[in-house]
Amino acid sequence: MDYEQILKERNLSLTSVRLAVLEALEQHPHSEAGVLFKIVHKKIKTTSKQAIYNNLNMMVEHGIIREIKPKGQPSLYETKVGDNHHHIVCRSCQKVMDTDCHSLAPCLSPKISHGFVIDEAEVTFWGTCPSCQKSKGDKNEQH
Amino acid sequence: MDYEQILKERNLSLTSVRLAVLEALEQHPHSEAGVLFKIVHKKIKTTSKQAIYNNLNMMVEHGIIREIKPKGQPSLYETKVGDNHHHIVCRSCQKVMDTDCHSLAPCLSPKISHGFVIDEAEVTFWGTCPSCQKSKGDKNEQH
DNA sequence: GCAATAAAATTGATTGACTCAATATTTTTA
DNA sequence: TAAAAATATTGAGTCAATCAATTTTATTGC
Repeated sequence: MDYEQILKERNLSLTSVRLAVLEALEQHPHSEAGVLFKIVHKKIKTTSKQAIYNNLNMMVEHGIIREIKPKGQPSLYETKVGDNHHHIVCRSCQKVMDTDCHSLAPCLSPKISHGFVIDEAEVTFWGTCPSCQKSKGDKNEQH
Repeated sequence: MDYEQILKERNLSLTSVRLAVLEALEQHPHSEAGVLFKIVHKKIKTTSKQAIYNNLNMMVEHGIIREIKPKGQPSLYETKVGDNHHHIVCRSCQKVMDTDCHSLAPCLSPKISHGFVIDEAEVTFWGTCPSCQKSKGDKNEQH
């Protein structure tokens, strides 16, 4: 994706750190700030963790990236936005995968809205990923 | 609810702190640990925050209570469990309300499960609550 | 292009939720 | 009611994330 254009469209400064964060995030979706810092740091040796946090927060506010926060993990970020996709998280290894919702409408219309004006449905599916299913099976076989 | 019985059924010790946490949580759903500590502390002056955390974590593991973690807030807890209900969070004031899902099945069957075995669908609706809609309107009128 | 201005990056301190570990106390079991 | 097990208390410590002051970088107007 052309992130330079995306930033320009919103009158946001084009900085090396900002572009490096977006590039890192595109290559490593569902990354936390610390991981992104390490990746960006390889390219830009003078960068700081604070710059990563500032940019992530700012770009979330502008809808350029999305933040998810599964229980027990720090905030994770992704460049995939605007498609109302959801996430599957593994209870064992915390791996996160994207998934489209089977049916969009029900997720956007809660039965009782209590007068709230709803603008987003955030869905997290919890379960066990293939490799953790396998290792669990291995454990049982060891008995 | 008879929490003494719920705890006994699971062979968990009946302690004053534990029962006070459950009572506080029933009266104040979607509370965070710090708030629960304050409530319990009024009744049991010698209690500690650590005891609150230990009990919350332990009871979440045993399925007696449920933990939710909306973005930008610490973990919240509730005694309403086992009914797969969802939550609406206000973007302005962070208020949390319960809601039943309009249609349960789609929420439990993501289109692409990537081989995961899904056991829970956690849904958070984001929006603006009635009173924040109102105060937003007030602001606009002041112009 | 280059100075002036605005925005972002760096640095270091600080917050706040939460955990860890050692000791004391309470609860349960025999 | 004594022994064993579970829980509570205390204080230190961790880690993600934020705040604030200064320096650097990017943008704008000439």
